[in-house]
Amino acid sequence: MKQIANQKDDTIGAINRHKILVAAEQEFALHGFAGTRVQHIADRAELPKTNVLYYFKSKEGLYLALLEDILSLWNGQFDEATADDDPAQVLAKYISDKMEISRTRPEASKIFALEIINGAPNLSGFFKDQHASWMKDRVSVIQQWIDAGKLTVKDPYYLLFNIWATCQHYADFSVQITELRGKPMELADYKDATQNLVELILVGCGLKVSDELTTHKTTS
Amino acid sequence: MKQIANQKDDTIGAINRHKILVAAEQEFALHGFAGTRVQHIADRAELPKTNVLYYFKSKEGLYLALLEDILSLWNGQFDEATADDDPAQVLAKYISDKMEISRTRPEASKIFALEIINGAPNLSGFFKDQHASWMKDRVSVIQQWIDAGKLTVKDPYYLLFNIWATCQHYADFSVQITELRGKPMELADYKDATQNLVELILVGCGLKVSDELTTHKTTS
DNA sequence: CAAAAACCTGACCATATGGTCAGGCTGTGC
DNA sequence: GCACAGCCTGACCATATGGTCAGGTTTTTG
Repeated sequence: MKQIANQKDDTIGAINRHKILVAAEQEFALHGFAGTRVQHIADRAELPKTNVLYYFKSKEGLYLALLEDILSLWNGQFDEATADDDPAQVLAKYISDKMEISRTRPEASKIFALEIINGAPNLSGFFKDQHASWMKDRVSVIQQWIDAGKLTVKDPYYLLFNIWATCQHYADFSVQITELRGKPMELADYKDATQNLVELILVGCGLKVSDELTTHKTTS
Repeated sequence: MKQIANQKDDTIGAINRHKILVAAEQEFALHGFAGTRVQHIADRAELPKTNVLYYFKSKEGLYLALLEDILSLWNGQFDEATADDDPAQVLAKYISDKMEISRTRPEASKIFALEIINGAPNLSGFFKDQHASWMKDRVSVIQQWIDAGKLTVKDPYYLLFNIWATCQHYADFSVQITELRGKPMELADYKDATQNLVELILVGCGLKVSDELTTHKTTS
């Protein structure tokens, strides 16, 4: 079962808040902030509109609460790697983690994408700072790998951008992908896509691909 | 100067239509369809709102006209390549063409992205069919390269998805990229990014990268 | 130069939508 | 069993916004 907020307790309030967030994620992903109707969120959550406004003071309040939830997804990956670690292992893991998010939380990815495309009007300075600082650290690690001759790629920034781009594409552009493939991406397809992508990136960086790297947890 | 519609003549109508389309592209890219105000488009085009509605029957009509313009950008690239061509050459050209679009027409890319993320509610069946048929052809060519052992990559679909993803990312996520780099992407940065990307993809596909491939027209 | 066509726009309107509020319900601790 | 806090909601409203329209001006055309 999907789990958006940390469902601390089972009070009626917590349950309803959770139902609303789940519904809101669908609606916002599909229609953007401006295009989303509070009424539709309420319908999807099977609650009266007024009740939605009772828990979240306003449409914007609800959106911000949801966004915060989503941003927390971006944490906890690739964070602890150091220059001593094996780049092939670390990058393969990072890519498959990102692909796993695209598979299991496509709406979250879409909402984040919409937010960025529209100029990130709701991303707090705090998040931006935190993100920038994370980036600086990761770039530094990758740069050390490059300096050590472990990667043939030239610029850490572009490498990270390219990884994000490819992984998120499977969530954000799922409609186009389904249309062109003629069928939606199943679990097995994601496994293939991930393996293909890991190989493309690693080989493209001048790394060796060992078999174990392409095997990863894909539990739902 | 930017050129959206084929500015056939210089009648006042054509000029105004053009001004409106340029303004609309900015607004729709920044706020999405639902979030865009006709009044804002008018302000940006320095025309009264009523005048905008005079040329385009409705907000939706304007949006559809703009979308058609944008879709035409997607044509004419990589189209005529055959299995006999050199994959390295063809792919390098395709990637740098796509990057060039991201650099020069970022708003167009964003509007397309918004459209797809939201489930492509306005893309005509005609466009989808045309796109699917283009895809089928291109996949077939790439598959022949794979069968001939020219590419080590396994699946043509994923290769194309990955190329699109990376190229479009530079337009769609420009805000994030600027934020993290601390400065916007200049022409020279695009040149670097393109070269990095071409190498990553080609090497990742098991192709050789010759110097001439990484040199491309970047005229504004 | 006249008539037709294209262009222009201020005043106005119908409607959708986010949000308020007053009053009622429910369940839990004491 | 009552007080109190959290929960609930139908009725209502202010406002923003896409769009209309009638009447005007300018440009083109024969």
